[in-house]
Amino acid sequence: MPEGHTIHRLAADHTKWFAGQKLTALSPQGRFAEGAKKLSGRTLRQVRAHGKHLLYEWGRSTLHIHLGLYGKFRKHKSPPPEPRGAVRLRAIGDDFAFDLNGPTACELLTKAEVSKLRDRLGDDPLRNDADPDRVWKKLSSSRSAIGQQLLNQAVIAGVGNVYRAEILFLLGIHPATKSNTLERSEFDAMWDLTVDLLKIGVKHNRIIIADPQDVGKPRSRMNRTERLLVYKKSSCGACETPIEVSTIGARKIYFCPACQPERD
DNA sequence: TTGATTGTTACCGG
DNA sequence: TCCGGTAACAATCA
Repeated sequence: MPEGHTIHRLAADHTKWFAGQKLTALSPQGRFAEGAKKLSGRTLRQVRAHGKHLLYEWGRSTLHIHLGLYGKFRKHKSPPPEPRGAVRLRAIGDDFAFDLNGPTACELLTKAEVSKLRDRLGDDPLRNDADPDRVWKKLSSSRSAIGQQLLNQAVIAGVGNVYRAEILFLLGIHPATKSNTLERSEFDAMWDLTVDLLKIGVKHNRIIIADPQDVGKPRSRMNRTERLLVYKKSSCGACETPIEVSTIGARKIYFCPACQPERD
């Protein structure tokens, strides 16, 4: 479900709703009981995001949450209703509460563990401390496909399967292109585009690639691909060539063979 | 009921 | 060391 835009939006929202408050933390299903006990009654200072990782600075502890493919927060008004499903963590604030279901990570980290996490993550285009030169160095010294590297969180943190397809389409780059064959100018365009798209995603809490004028008003909130250009599309909006699907990095990649020609 | 999924890690072999 | 492939795990919905 979430790419970097969702995570940064969550960090901002949770900071807004809960920072400065002493929260009641519970683990209704008992799977995070000990950690929740430690957090309960402590003040949440701030929630930060790095790539797809959330770091809750909570009292003197840092709570690390990664939603994985299925993780979900549900927001409630305080007091919250009965928990739905396997709630791993429930936090109750003055006005709002949240439930967390299905994360791949929900754990308290020491300072050392937090910096270890930081060290294994690449630069995050949404963070002020991001350094595109470091990303360029990694890309230009790797022979693996750019479609693979865009999903590699150790290289660039926050891009997921939808953004990688859309970014490569907008730049006209075939996903199998070896990343060390890219020109620096192509990388610069890729970085700038990624920053722009992710920022739009944070603002609207949704991945938006296509210009609204080209697509018209959204017909239904259910149609998730309406603002996309290639991801899960059957034909290219620019040239009508059938969109191809292959697998790179164990995930499906969608691309237009005409607009994104293979290189030598 | 089945299959797919906006993710990640560990492990193995070349 | 680098790189690709595979399995495992999570929860929800069409």
